[in-house]
Amino acid sequence: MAHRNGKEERRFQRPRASKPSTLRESAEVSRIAADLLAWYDRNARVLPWRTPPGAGPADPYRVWLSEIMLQQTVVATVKPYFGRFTTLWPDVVTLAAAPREAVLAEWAGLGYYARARNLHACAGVVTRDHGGRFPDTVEGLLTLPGIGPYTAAAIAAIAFDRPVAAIDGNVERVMARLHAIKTPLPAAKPRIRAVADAAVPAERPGDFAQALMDLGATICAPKTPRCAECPLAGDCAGRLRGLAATLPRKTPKPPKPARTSAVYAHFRNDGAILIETRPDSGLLGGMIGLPGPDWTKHPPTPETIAAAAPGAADWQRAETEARHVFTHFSLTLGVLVATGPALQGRRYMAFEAARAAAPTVMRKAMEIARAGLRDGARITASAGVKKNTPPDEGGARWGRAAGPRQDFGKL
DNA sequence: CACACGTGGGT
DNA sequence: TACCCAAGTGT
Repeated sequence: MAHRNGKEERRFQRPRASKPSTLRESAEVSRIAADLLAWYDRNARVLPWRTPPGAGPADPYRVWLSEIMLQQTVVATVKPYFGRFTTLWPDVVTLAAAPREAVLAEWAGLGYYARARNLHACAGVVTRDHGGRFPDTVEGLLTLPGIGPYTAAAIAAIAFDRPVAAIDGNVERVMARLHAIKTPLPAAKPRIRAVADAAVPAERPGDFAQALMDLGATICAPKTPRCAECPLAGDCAGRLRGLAATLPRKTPKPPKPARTSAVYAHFRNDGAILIETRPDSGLLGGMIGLPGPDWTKHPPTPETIAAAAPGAADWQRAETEARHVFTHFSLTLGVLVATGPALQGRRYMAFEAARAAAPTVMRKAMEIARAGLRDGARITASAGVKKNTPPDEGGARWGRAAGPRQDFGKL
């Protein structure tokens, strides 16, 4: 068993013995790089956007797509999305030609939706301005939307074999431990940059970049590093000083505020649900959602809620609220439900299609609305919407906590 | 530099 | 349960 996290990762077979030993003898290559590449030859994870160790660069389109999806997102979450995207759009030209809303709908659930907007924009630029080929330098890649310093370096190294350091959270952690850097992040970034740059080998820089990430993901883990299995343990100052698990140090994060609001779920008689497209910028930009008042610190008043109604109907308040935690705040949404003929000037979408295309918080609200509908607008919890649910905060509630459910019957 | 920007899984 | 965290970018 290679890992204790329960998921046995598959490995590329066929270790390559000659390359690492050759590298080890080269004065150009650090012992760190040589040891790490030797480890990678035996332990590289098999991923759909990768080539086996030593096999050379992978398809730049697939490298780019995977790197965008992997921003702040774990491999297991990305895999099914990557599969669907590459089936639908096998190359950058195809992706550029796709309707933006189709791309956003396919991205739904992955989070950080600016990535999807930039992805589509980037595909357009590469197709129209670069003949459908990605720039092969860091500087060139950096000009593209959604590609920052990390991603530019990662694509340059992995897809074009450029000897550059791709510094992400994994690399920061590995370097902080390797060199026992006790300065907290982000202040330590310049020093980490320096040691990471110095570690990049002239040969197999793409494999080196991926090896560092695999090491960070499987061995040099954030909480409990498995130093006993680490190919760099002998050179790790953090381990030698008993500091590995405590590095890198970070400045503490401020607490998350709570916000509260409501959403309207109107079901047309055929079961379709009323949706709207959110403004293109900001939270959940460009994604579909349910209408409702702004999300505020204090619960909206009945008047504010009424003013945000998409139309007149017998609105019933579902008993369950939709709860969701974003990066910088937690949210509680009351769900108002009604059924009837189409409301004037509003857009409807088949329920299943709407749920599929909606961001997670809106999926939760839709599920609750449908469950309420099924049980006559007074139901309890709906199954399958438990994830990412914040604690029951003592205050900041409206409706029952403020009194009877009076004002929501007829709006 | 600080903050906005999602989500799901691990501990 | 509550908090941490993950292959960051844009402003």
